[in-house]
Amino acid sequence: MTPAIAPDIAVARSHTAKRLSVLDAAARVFCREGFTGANIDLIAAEAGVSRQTVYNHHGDKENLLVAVVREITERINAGVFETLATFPDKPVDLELELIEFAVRLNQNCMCNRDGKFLRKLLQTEGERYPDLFAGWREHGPAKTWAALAARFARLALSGWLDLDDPDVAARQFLALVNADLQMALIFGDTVSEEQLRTATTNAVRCFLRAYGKPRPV
Amino acid sequence: MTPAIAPDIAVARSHTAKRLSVLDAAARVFCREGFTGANIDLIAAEAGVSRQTVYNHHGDKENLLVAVVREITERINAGVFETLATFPDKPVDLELELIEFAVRLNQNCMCNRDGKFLRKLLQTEGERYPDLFAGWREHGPAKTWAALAARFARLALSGWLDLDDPDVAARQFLALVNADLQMALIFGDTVSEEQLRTATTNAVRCFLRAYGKPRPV
DNA sequence: ATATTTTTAGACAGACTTGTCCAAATCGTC
DNA sequence: GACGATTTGGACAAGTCTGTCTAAAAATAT
Repeated sequence: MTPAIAPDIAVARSHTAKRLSVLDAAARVFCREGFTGANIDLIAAEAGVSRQTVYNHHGDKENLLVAVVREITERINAGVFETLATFPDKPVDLELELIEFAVRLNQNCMCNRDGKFLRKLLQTEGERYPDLFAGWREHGPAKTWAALAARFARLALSGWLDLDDPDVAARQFLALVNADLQMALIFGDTVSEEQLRTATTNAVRCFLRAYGKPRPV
Repeated sequence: MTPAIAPDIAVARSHTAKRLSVLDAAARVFCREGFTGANIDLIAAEAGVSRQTVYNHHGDKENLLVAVVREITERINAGVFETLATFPDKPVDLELELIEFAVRLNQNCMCNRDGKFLRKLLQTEGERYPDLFAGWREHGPAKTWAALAARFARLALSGWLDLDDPDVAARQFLALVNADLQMALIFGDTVSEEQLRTATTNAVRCFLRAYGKPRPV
């Protein structure tokens, strides 16, 4: 049994393990030091791997950055998609459920490690390597906004919200949700669960004051 | 006449001119390349000055970064203060005047060169040199928020707004005003006058839907 | 016109990086 | 135990960058 694939799998596993370890360390170091300041020796050391292995896996330093960005954007997109699926389409207590949803959004997409990495890499290398993030830029936020806008539009149809422009409302929702977290996000501070809850509560209350309607029958 | 001060003034002028030229070029290069990636030769060339002059004026590369950050934060603070003074304390048409105010805020503080530089430097070097921005962090946003909150509180007292927490409202106002500009700001794109106007209009409309009251007598 | 300060260009040592090469060691499979 | 692939540590050349030093040039004040 498992006549010819077992070796490949085993090899692939250790291979992949090291590959991921390198990507992980590279993400950390690139974010801390920036692309120019990142040191391949340091990345290798943090990955628990020899420098030659880094070169074996990814070739170039620039190539390594590309791989890191691809990895992170994929994970981020997956997280966003997954969280969007938990939107309260048929709410009972809209305020409460929107707060829960926004908390999830922040935890899974903005405040976690990947979110921090993407934000920082975007900021530090976005202008120098525009191609790197072109894909994310086009498919990432635009799709998120559109998906969220569609949900809000449906809530408006079922009488929960009073919206002029669902797209604008979606962007405003996201902006409000981050209003109290801006500083922490910029400085890389960790946000406590409680901070996140009150920030999100403030945001949803404001959003519903602007666009909410009394509970429909 | 001008017996003993004239020389000092003249020297100071050229001295200061070169000093500013260096700071300006350094700000550009630091923002483009990050601290580690910034090249003193390049800064000198962009400033139209010899490298030795850079060292004469600011000593260290790290020292130069400190000087740049100090310069920019001072200019930003001045701009914020100046713009806050134009807040519509006694509005006639609140929506219109808040929009005008928010447009000024964005143009003078967020979307101009200094705003872009501060944001980027903060993002790229904020974690590595926390002391650098400690002063700004403490006195910058906190003061802005407080000042804006005080204005909103006064509007609430005079019957224009219905606020629970003026501080939260102030942060939300700023967040809303930037909602549609996020992507452009991150990628360093220039925002057109028209983009800025519609973004700001959307923001103020939402803010007033949440917190506005019919015009008081 | 002269004296003083500032600026300039270039050379320089020391340190650090990247990317390559190679022989020895390690690992998992047959 | 033997085999093939992968990993390792170290050495290496080529390049870059910082910060210092020097003597000449330019600018400025008296």
